[in-house]
Amino acid sequence: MKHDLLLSNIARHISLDKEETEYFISLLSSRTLKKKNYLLEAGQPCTTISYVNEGFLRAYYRDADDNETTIMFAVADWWITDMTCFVNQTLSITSIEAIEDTSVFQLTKENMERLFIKVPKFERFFRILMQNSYVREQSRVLQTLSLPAEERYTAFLKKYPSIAGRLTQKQIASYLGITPEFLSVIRKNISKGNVS
Amino acid sequence: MKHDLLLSNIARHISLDKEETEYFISLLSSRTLKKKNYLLEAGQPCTTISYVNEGFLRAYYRDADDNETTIMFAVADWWITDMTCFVNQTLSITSIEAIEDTSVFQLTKENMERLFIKVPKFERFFRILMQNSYVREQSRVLQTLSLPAEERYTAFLKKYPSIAGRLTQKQIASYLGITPEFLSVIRKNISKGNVS
DNA sequence: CGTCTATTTGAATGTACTCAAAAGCGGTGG
DNA sequence: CCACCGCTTTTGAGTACATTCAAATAGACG
Repeated sequence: MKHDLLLSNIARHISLDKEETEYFISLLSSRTLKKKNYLLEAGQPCTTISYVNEGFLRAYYRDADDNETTIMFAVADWWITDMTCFVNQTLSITSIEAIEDTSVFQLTKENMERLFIKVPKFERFFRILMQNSYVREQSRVLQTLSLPAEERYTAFLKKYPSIAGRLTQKQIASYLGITPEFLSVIRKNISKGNVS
Repeated sequence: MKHDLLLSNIARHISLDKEETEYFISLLSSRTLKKKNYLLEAGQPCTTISYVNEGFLRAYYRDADDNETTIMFAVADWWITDMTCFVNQTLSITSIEAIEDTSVFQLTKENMERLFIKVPKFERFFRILMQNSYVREQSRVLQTLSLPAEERYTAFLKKYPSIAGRLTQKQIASYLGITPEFLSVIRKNISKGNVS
């Protein structure tokens, strides 16, 4: 019931029997967040990886001048953590906030290792997850380096049409690496150009 | 002998017995490339992932206006492929050229799947490899979006000091997403600032 | 209704690019 | 070994893209 979405996410890559499924679920904890609350704050240790069951999260980095850069968004059926901190067991440099009321299932690093020992198939699952994440980030690097802001914006709208509608322009701008003022100008230019 | 460097790379994450090692090696093929030759050209299918035993490779994307963006460099002990194309079995959009005489060991996608079936430990190995690649790319996205070109350049020198010395400024510029002319200006500014 | 934040607009500025020309450097053939 | 060729690097002028700052407007939420 409660874990249906998560289990179908996993079933896309590996098959679990009843016992494995139950063991996996026993390692999870649930957490709910009201809008504007934090799943993780910069400076804290990041001991878990989270699966979004419902809601909307944003991971961002805030630099010394208070400029925010959005690292990723996560809607339902997405996995999210500060991977750098999760892997290296360091303190987080990013924050993850709920931009809508959200519920997640969390797996700690320790439980993940237990899971790998008891159900090695999960190595495959997370390999595929990491592989897809790598491909996504690499294509984002390429776009960021080779496309001007306007094309990055239209590419973003095209790639994530449903996500874009749930974001403010400020949030989109911080993901594209531009100022909200400039995104406003871009949108004006686009709407001018599109008048037929 | 021949595979020592590769086997020690793998041994950093998983332990193999003699039989597993031999099976793994039996799945590999070798390839050598003279400087300026291509491991992979845009438009070709990318069926293998390569481990650099010796030499220096550069993966890049060339856009419609002939601008090149360097996706990654790979020196000895690094793995490289066009991961997008390797995973999705599509035609490559990137090219990989040897910028020094290079020798690699290659694993095809089919052999990789055989390896996963016969020696599931390799799922773990590649999970860790993908995970590290993801972390690296994500931090590159963050730097690209939040730092000006001069700071990206100094960060690059600091992170990869030995690699930087083997590259032309044009190659570094294409990795940083700036023009060679502008990198030249940046270097002049830095050397002025550093006069004591 | 009032307050707070997001968005728009514009002027001034800064960062990075384009184009062009000159200088430097490395490799190759005679 | 030297001379030449092609490519890289430097330099500069002009331009384009994007930011900063400020102020006005619009929206969202209690």
